[in-house]
Amino acid sequence: MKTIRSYKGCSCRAIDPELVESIKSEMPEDDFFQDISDRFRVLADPTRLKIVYALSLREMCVYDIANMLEMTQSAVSHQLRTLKQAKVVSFRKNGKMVCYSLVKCDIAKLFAMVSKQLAAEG
Amino acid sequence: MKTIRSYKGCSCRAIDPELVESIKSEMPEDDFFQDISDRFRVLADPTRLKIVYALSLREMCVYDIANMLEMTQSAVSHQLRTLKQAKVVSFRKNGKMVCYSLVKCDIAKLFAMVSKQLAAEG
DNA sequence: CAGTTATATGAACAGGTGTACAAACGAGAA
DNA sequence: TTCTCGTTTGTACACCTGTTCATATAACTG
Repeated sequence: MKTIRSYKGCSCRAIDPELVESIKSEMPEDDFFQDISDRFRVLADPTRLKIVYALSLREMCVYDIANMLEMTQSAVSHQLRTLKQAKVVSFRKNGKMVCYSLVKCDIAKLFAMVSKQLAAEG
Repeated sequence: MKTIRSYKGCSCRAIDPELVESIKSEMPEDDFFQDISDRFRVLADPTRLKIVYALSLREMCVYDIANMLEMTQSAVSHQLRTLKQAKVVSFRKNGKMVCYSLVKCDIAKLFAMVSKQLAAEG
């Protein structure tokens, strides 16, 4: 991300094709934006955020989480699958149970960052 | 976000209601998670990320953006509306044109942060 | 005034997402 | 083995989202 440069209006419909091309050439590939948006989407759901928050407090099994959130165990399992695929959580088998914990990654930092922003705004 | 504490299995179906309550009591209100997920959702779309990126380079009008992204002006306008409501972008009227620019806020930092993470992972 | 240009808005549609229900799986217990 | 418990998975459905098309608005031009 570079700094903002001044820009003197636009010719719009009769825009200079070379200018458009120059801007386009500065843009990363589509995959780049897709990957980043995918990463943000993981945290774009209240249920998943609750799970992430709870797991930041303590390791928990699926049924615990379901009870805490007053949700179906199935729904929680589906969301854990999403978080697992995104490598936000990891798990450890313990007999019949599966204990989930938060992978110490920057996603947790993202959460904390936005949460702090929100608090600052009031 | 507190640090992870060890947790010795769960009693699951016969879980101690007081334990569940104690975890619940440590959880913020629903609105908290809703607000944060809303904020992440704004960046959970490739098109909006492209716009944010482009506007970090230079101020642009709607038609410029549409040309650059090879998208309908209407589609771009709809997305700019979303970004405007989220206070990620601001605008300045210039005759018929409306020039959009990036509000210098932490959302741009989030973008940079995730983008950096992604690059580090390769 | 009418006509054009830049943008915004509303409706409709396809595709995606989160949840509940039901069934299946896997590991212990009897 | 059969049973139960914790979890996973498949399906269905309601809801949400992003785009397109068509129309509306707002500002400049002649």
